[in-house]
Order: sequence, then C-alpha cells, then structure tokens
Amino acid sequence: MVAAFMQYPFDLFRKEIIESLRPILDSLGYMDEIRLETPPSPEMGDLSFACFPLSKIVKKPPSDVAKDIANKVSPKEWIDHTDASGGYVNFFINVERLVSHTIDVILMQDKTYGSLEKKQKKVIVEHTSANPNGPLHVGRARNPILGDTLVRIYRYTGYDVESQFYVDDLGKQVAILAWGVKNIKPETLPKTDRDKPDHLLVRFYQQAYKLMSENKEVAKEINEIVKLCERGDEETIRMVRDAFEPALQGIKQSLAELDIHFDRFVPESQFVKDKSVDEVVEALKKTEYTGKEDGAWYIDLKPFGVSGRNTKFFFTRSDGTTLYATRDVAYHLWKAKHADILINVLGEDHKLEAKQVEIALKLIGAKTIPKAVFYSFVTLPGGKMSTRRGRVVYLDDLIDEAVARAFEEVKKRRGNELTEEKIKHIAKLVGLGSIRYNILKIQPEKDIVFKWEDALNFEGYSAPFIQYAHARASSILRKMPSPGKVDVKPLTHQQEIALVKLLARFPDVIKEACGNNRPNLIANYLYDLAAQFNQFYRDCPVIKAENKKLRDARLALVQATSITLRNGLYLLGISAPEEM
RNA sequence: GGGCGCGUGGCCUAGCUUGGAUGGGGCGCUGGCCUUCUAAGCCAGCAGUCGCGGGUUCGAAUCCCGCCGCGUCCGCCA
Repeated sequence: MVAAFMQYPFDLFRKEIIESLRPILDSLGYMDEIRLETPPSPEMGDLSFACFPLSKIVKKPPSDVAKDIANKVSPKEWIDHTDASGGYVNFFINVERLVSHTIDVILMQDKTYGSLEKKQKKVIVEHTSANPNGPLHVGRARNPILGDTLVRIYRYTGYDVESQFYVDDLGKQVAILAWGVKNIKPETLPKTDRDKPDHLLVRFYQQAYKLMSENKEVAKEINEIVKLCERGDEETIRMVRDAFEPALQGIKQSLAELDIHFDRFVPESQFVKDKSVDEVVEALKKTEYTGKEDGAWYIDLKPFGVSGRNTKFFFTRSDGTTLYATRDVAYHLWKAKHADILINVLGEDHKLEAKQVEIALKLIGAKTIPKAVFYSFVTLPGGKMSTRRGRVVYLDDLIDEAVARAFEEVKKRRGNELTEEKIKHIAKLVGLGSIRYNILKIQPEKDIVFKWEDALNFEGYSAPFIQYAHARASSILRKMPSPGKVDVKPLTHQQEIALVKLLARFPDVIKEACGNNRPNLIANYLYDLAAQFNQFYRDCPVIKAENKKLRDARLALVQATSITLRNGLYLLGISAPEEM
C-alpha cells in the first residue's frame, strides 16, 4: 500500500522557485503574489518570472532586473540553473531529478496518477435531465458527455460526487406523451427501424403533439393532465410515469453505451408531494421584491440586473399552482442539504431560468448556490434540431454510424490478422471514444454545427489518435514488460526529456480542468502527450535500444506514458485499447 | 428593443478568467517517410488584417467603449 501521497514534481519545483524568489523580491519592494508562467518553448526554460511590473518599482529596465535576479538565485534541489532573457527570469528544472521522480511517481501511483488528495466535500453534478419523451438527439448529447466527464474529473480531484438526473415528470412534454400512449392506436403510427422503447414512444409524442395543435379538445385534455400532476394527483402522476418510464429506460440504455450512468434519478413531483415547493412559495411571497398580478405571484428581477421585455419571474400561476422554476428552487434547496458544491450542466436556453433560480435561492437564504456549466447548441447545417418535426440525428444513430465506420477502419488495417470478434470490440471502443472526444475537445460555449465528417473524425485531433498512441505503448510492453523500478539516468534524449516533462504536467492539467469546469483542457493535453509519444516512438527504439540499461529505462518511460494516457482517457470516459 | 454567449488561414479549433518573449493544433491541399517496437503515425511546404473602429498600457487575440455578424433567452411553458 502506498502510504503517503507523493508530491508531484512540478509542485516541488514551483515551491522551490517561490521560496528562492520571495526574499529577493521582498528586498526589492515587490510584495505581490509571485506568479510563474510557462515559457513559449522548452529551450527557454521550464518556468519563468516576468520582471516588467518589478522594473517599474526599481526603475531599471526589465532585462537588467531579470539579470540581477537570475544571478541571485542559486541552484538547489530542483532548480538546475537560471537564465535571464527578454525581461524574464527563466528557471530550468533539474532534469535528472525530474525524470526519476516523475517516473517513480507514475509507476507507483499507477491508476491514481494525477488524482489529488481527498477533499472531504460532497459534490452533486446534475446533468442531462432531458424530457423523457423520446430518444436523445445529438443536439442534446453535449450535456451527458460534459456532465459525466465533470463527474469523473471531480472524483479524481478528490471530491465525493453524486450524479443526478432530474426527471421532469410534471411537464407538458410527458403529459403529451402520456395522452398519446393512452389515446393513439399503435398500428396507426409509422413503423420504426429501431426496436427500442424511446424510439417506439417518440411516435406517440409526435402524433399527439400534432393532434394537440389541430384539436382544442385534445389540448384541453392534455392541459388537464398537466394540472392534475402539478396538484400532486397520485394516480395521474403514476399514469404519466408509466407512459414515459420506457422512454427513460431507452435513454439510459443509450447513455450506458457511452459509459454514462447516474447515481440518482430525482423526479420533479417529489417536491410537490413533500410540500417543499409550497414552503418555497411562502418564503418567496415575503421578499421585498415580490409582487402579485391577477392572483399570480412574481419577483421583479430588474433590481438584480435582469433586463428585457419582461423581468418578472412568476413563481405561481393565478390558480396558485407552481411553475417549473419554482419546483427547481425546491430541488436545489434539497440538493444543498446533501452537498457542499452543486454543479449543473445546462443548455444555453436555460440561462435565464438558472438566473431566476439563483436569485430566488439567495432571497430565501440558501447557503449553497449552484454553479452552472452552460453549453451552446449542436445544430444541423440547416438549423436547429427538432424532435417534433423529426428533424434530428439521434444519438443512437450517431453511435451506430461511429461504430460501423470504426469497424471499416479497423478491418482495412488489421482485417487479415485479427478475428472478426476482436475487430468488433476495437471498433466499439474507437467509435464511442470518438463521439465523446469530438464533443469534449471543444469549449462548451462554442456552437457546434453537426457534420458527420467532424463527428466521425478518426485522425489528427481525435480520440483514435490518442488511443493509437496507447496501443503502440501497449504493444511494446506486451512484447517486453517494463522491469518496474529501474535506473532512469540513461534517459537523456531530447524526445525522452520532452515526454517526461509533459507527463509531469498531468496533475496540473487536472487541477485546472476541475477548477474551471473545463474538460477540454484534458482533451488538449492528451493530444499533446500522444503527439509527443509518437515522436519519441519514431526517434527512440525501445526493444532494440543500444543496451539493456537504456532499454529498461525506456520501457519504464513507455509504461509511465501508457499509464498517463490511460488515466487521462478514463477521465474523458474513453477507453484505452491495448490493441487497434 | 434589452440581456447573455460566440466571431482566430478554405473549413474546424487552442490561447482570452490571471495582458507579456516567434498566435499553437487539426482537417483539406502539395511533396517526402513503411526490410526496424502497429503509417489511425512521422517530416517538410502552402495558408493568418486574431470580425471592424477607437481607447487603456512600456506591451492587447487577451482589458475597456462603440459598431457589425451569428446563436440564445426575454411565456401565469418546460
């Protein structure tokens, strides 16, 4: 058992620099926090300190200040030497120490390399929360992929995490579906090519929606269902739930394909049944921003910086029933009781609603305010996706297509050496990995126009590129296992050093990705790491290294790389094939 | 009309929170590398007014103001 949590090399290096710099800077009258940056290229150093602000204080040119400081810093355990250029003090790490320490840590921690110490804090990540009225389409697929990745990242960073899917069982969408299931004869509906409950059910929804728009009677009946649900009528809620439950199962199935699972499904009706939403209403009625219009209660959001045509946030209807956002407030109060940090993954269309909930929570004195991660829509080249109009690409179709495409690719390359079964297995890992990666590599706030060629990208900046690097490493280790703890002094080739330096950065990347809710940083990093490994692979023969010492050292490095790639891919929910 | 987000080579994208040292990648295109650990790879080349205009600064893709374009929201819907 690994007793103590080993400290990561770059943390130690950074710490040493700051300790050396502090007294020097103090004596020059610079009291600010010391911020270190990474030079643009490794030849210039491993970390640097900019002297521009300091040059003002001491009234000397930055280059002179940098030179003075560089001369005063002496080599230590981690600082090998310093250098001044262009107004920067550049610090070079002790490479020999870095190499041995980094490889030691990685081989020792193995599956936990990059993870951080336990935080003793609970996080609830709410994501997906899609209306269970049909299959997930790719327009919404960003949500579960981002959400699940955040769950993984928070766990790895040391938090206790629970993932939640908020089931909107009181909404109009599910009421329409329930009406359809009850009133529409299945044989009148078009056939589906997919025998999966969500695909079968969405036809009822689409048809019921159509009838509702054409026929006032139908609309009335559907509204009646909604009303009964909102009042907490057990029988109606059960009827609706029975209607949508299979669709939810279908959604779960699709997500399971992508290795996405939830710890808890929370039905919206829970907060009507336990009356907690009524408590929210009572509390909101008492604020100084509260008003009433035709019997409906609202909060004026204008003083909170919300603007637009209408700034009133209605939290009851004139008949006293609550609205979606009101119940969402109750849900968040409940979550706050069970966690220290709340993360919500939401589409950009929910920005105002999230703001309403946040303001309401503050007004009634909630101590934990959720942090939202918004993502922009995935659209089709012709515009938005729409389940109603059938203008959609379903996630299931994307999955099938990705796996099929991957199958062709594997077959093309390895068809004559691998069994059909093995090809299928690899194709699945590659196809599914590509879907996740192609979403995760892009910042959430950027719009994505769905194009098959991008979604199924298998080369360059893609999952298979990284998986391939891992497979290459595995292939070497399969032929000749790493001897474990060895003397890594022979690792002096520039590709080896560059590779180790990247490996050592992994924990920083995770910390950064978690702190800012930005999984794309990990996606980026893994690409860089894989690319660097490919260069090492080209220049440094491992099995046929000149001598046994070098070979063993390189094997350890390959092992360390394979561990880091695998851990990183795991965080993104992508599998690391040993062969492809 | 107002709020929020986005705008980087033909296409996609990193960097923007915390301003600094030559703006990184990928796709596509052109040319080269498989008798050596899997070529889903590697190397070289072509390709950029960082939407436009102003400002702050020793220094702006990054901060501030204005404008333009795209997305999204402004329901007693969810």
